[in-house]
Amino acid sequence: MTEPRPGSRPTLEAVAEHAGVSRATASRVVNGGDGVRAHLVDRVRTAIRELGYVPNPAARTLVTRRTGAVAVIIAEPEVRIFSDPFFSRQVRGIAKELTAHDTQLVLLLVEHRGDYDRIERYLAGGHVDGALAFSLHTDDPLPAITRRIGMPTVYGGRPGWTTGTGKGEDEGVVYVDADNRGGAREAVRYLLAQGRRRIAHIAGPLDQTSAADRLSGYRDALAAAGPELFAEGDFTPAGGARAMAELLDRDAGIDAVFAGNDLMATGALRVLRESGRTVPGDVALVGFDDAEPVAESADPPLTTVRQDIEGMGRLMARLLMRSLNGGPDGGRHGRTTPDPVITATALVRRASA
Amino acid sequence: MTEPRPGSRPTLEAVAEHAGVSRATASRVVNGGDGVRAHLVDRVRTAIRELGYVPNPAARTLVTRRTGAVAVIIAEPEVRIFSDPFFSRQVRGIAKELTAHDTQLVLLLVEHRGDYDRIERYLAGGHVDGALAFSLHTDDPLPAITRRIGMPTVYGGRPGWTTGTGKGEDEGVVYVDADNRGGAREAVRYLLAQGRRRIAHIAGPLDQTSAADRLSGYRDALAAAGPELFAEGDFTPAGGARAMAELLDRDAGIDAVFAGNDLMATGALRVLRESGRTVPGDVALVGFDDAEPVAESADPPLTTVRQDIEGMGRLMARLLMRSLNGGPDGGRHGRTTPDPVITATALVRRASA
DNA sequence: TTGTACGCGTTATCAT
DNA sequence: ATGATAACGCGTACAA
Repeated sequence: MTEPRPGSRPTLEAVAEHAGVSRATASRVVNGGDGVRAHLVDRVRTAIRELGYVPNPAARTLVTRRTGAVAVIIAEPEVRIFSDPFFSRQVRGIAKELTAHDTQLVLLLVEHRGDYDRIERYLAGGHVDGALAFSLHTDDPLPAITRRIGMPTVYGGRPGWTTGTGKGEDEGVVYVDADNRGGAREAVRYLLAQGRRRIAHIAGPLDQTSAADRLSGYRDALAAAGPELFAEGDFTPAGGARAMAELLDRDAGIDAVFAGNDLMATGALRVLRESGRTVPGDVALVGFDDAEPVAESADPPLTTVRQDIEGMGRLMARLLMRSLNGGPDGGRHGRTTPDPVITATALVRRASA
Repeated sequence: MTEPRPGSRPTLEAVAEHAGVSRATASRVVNGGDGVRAHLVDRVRTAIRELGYVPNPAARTLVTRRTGAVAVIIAEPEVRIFSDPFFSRQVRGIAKELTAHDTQLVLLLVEHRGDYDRIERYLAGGHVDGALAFSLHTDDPLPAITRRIGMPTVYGGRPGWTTGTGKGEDEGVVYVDADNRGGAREAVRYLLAQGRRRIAHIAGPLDQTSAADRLSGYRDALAAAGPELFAEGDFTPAGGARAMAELLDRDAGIDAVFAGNDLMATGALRVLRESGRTVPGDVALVGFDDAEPVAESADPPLTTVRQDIEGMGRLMARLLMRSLNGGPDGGRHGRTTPDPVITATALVRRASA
């Protein structure tokens, strides 16, 4: 048993010598061992074990030009990152999928506008092979950056500058999003089916596509059934409360509310109760997200539109890996850019509507 | 203006040539430019700009043996990661501090016991310079790993195998923790000062030091004032509800509850209300964490013990950077291992007690 | 102050 | 199937 010298780690060279082969052969064994006679493979493998050899990723990256890491870029104001488990779940989905592909996750948090310089330097530096980015606003500088330096990128949530049609500006933009419009439509139709007639909507910040798309779905469903009535919130409980108060002010006869997310729904819930109304007796309430534990532990528990957040994360990572590895044909066409993916939502019936 | 050839990036060599200096000089300028004549510095700087040069981190790592990245290891069961904003906040604090030190954050999520092999390979591979790890349980394999491969590590929360005395087994273990015991003591003393006499405690999982330390604080404060009465929860609303029900079962005369965290407090709140009791009228309730938005948006808003979670994250990162950079003396003693740090807590008075 | 030259550990090309 | 050997891009003794 050769003890590895403390401080300096054994190199491939050392392994080769220990196994009595050339460095080239040792390298081949480390990378799968194709085309190496079986007994040599064994010799090298035991040498690796005995020496405790671990490949040096920097040396490997230097020559292969691949890092085995991708960046996850989160550019969301504090308030949402903290109060919304959305990100944790999506990141978890991403992490699982990346792990399955032996790829590391480098987290890049964007606080200020000026941070984008740092991000650009980092991406341009070749620290990572690709990027995953979340919920971009219309004027976000990130797409220009990733395009300029040619970094394969998959977006979480439809980016603000796209139309959702898949044509024109959208060309080649890869993203994963929930069916916000369809889910909202289903929620409002459900309220209509319950006999509700004055259905208001508390929208999220309309510069976010998720909020805009949910508003669209609300309008789709309401089109024939009555005049629209909505106020803009900010995806927080406080914002939901403000919007709810405003709506009641504008129309005291509201008998149902579709909130753009569960957090705003809880704020609305409080205001409704304070106004003396019962839920769902006087006013039915539906949220969006099925956020843990908010939706279930609300009083009453929220009826809401669930989206498979973790699944969306996995999907984002999978699409990126596919781009990086050149698609299912094994890379014959070089890098592939898959189409956007819209994942299904499902209405979860609880007590609030 | 020389356009950089698409596909292959300019190297330091190219910059040197463009500026009419040697590669060594160009390298010096890239790394601060000490000891290089001013006009040469300028020449190199413009060359860098004109060529769009960005250093290759792999090449740099290969020779310096530093990666400029640290691992953040989170080994917590799903339930808590999702429902508790604790991690997001702490990670955010870490991210801020690391950014200030031009250091990247590699996120390592541990799902299964078997994942530790992967983690060990990763850490041993030299992908990162150091590690930050969270809330280890008593039998966590991570400390053995980091010790075996000599990876500088700072823990978030007192690790389970330490005693908190700083002696013996604790020797050289660096961690950052809130003053859980002191905070709990203050909470219970506050309840006593309010005239409460039958004060129960809903503890977290006692294999976590934060839960155990808060229980100790509860006992400290109660010692003289009455018999102890506690049940173990799991840091979730559902667990808090179960514990509360059990406590009421054991003693219907409870007039105050100190919950081990805010999420359990909300569960307790629900059970108290369902039992016909008012809060804080019949039963006063104090939580722990000052979790956003749970504590503030509870009904009534929770009186709770605040800990500066983001600050703890920053502190963890700072301690690690200090170890890596060899301490304030500039590294003359090689790597330094600072002492553990206990951060202060503060009682936040709201409506529940 | 500046330049020369070597080495970091690996993969890939080309002989053999 | 295996082995020399040339990159990969950079930092840094050491020399000048």
